[in-house]
Amino acid sequence: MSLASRHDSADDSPGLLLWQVTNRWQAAQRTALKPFDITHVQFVLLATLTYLETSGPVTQKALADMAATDPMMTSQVLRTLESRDLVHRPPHPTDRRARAVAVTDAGRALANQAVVAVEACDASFFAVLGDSLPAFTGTLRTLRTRTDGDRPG
Amino acid sequence: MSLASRHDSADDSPGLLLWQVTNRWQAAQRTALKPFDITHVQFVLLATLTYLETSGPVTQKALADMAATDPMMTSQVLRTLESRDLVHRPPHPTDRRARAVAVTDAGRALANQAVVAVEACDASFFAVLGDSLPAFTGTLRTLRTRTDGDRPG
DNA sequence: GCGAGATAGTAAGCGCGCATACTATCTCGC
DNA sequence: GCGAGATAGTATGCGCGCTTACTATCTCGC
Repeated sequence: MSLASRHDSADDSPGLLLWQVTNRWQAAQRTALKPFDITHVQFVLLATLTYLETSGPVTQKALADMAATDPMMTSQVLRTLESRDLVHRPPHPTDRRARAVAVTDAGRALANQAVVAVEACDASFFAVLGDSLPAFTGTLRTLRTRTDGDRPG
Repeated sequence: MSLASRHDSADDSPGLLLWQVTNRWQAAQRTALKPFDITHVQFVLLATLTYLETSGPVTQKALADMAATDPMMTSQVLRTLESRDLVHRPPHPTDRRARAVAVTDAGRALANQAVVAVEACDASFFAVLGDSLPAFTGTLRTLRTRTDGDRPG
């Protein structure tokens, strides 16, 4: 069985489609966030942190777990955000290994503005699905849950 | 409206789900392709090229269009594949700007082995969807088609 | 206490994905 | 021919996503 039989126009498998659609979604997010000069990941961490920090000190690991991002990448992105004074990372009050990440006033303001653009972008991107959006979201949730076993629990 | 209202467990929007599921799919692909020591993108280009080259000389641009990959990235990945003797890139016979990319025997052999692992990986990843896989694929295709306007046509 | 293992974070490096800028060549109007 | 614009490809740089290796600190059994 050769490779050729798999292709009609280089876009058959659900995995390839998933990849291509996600690339386009990220491009849309990039466009929407351009006025704020932050990336999609930077926005997600900023927004998640804004939500999390209402209930006490947040470590980088806790933030990475909540946002489902890689801890190493999270560390790097937070340092980038810190260099722009959107977050600060003082020592954690009780764990000297950790840092208590917190969003600054500027970071909170930027996040609250950016979230409007991001939600509009998302709504526009998925508008074509209409009533089938909930089913699509449910399917994605199933896929994410099903493959949770890969993660360190 | 604050950011906090958007979150139940940092995973509400379809876009975020899409992103997370794609990351997990890529991780699965990475694992499946590890024995062959190539990445997902390298495999896709190799497989697409294997399919395309049966009908004449293939430029890097044509390959990038077919695989829906970025031309700059495609150029870089092809040079990586060339350094491993999986493809070669002689001058194009009629267009002196271009190269006639072709897969080597080693590249073709590797692709034909890897495609089995990739297909098994895909089948396993999406197995949980059962009968709803066609609907999911159709939805993805809709999203990709709907956002085609962003691309240079 | 105290030593072994677990955990939070950093450092360095690789490949993808994209943006900008550039060279070389092709194409088309004249 | 020949000059203007389009096109194929490369170079450079940045941020994501992950891997491996490392330090500092915490936790738990003894």
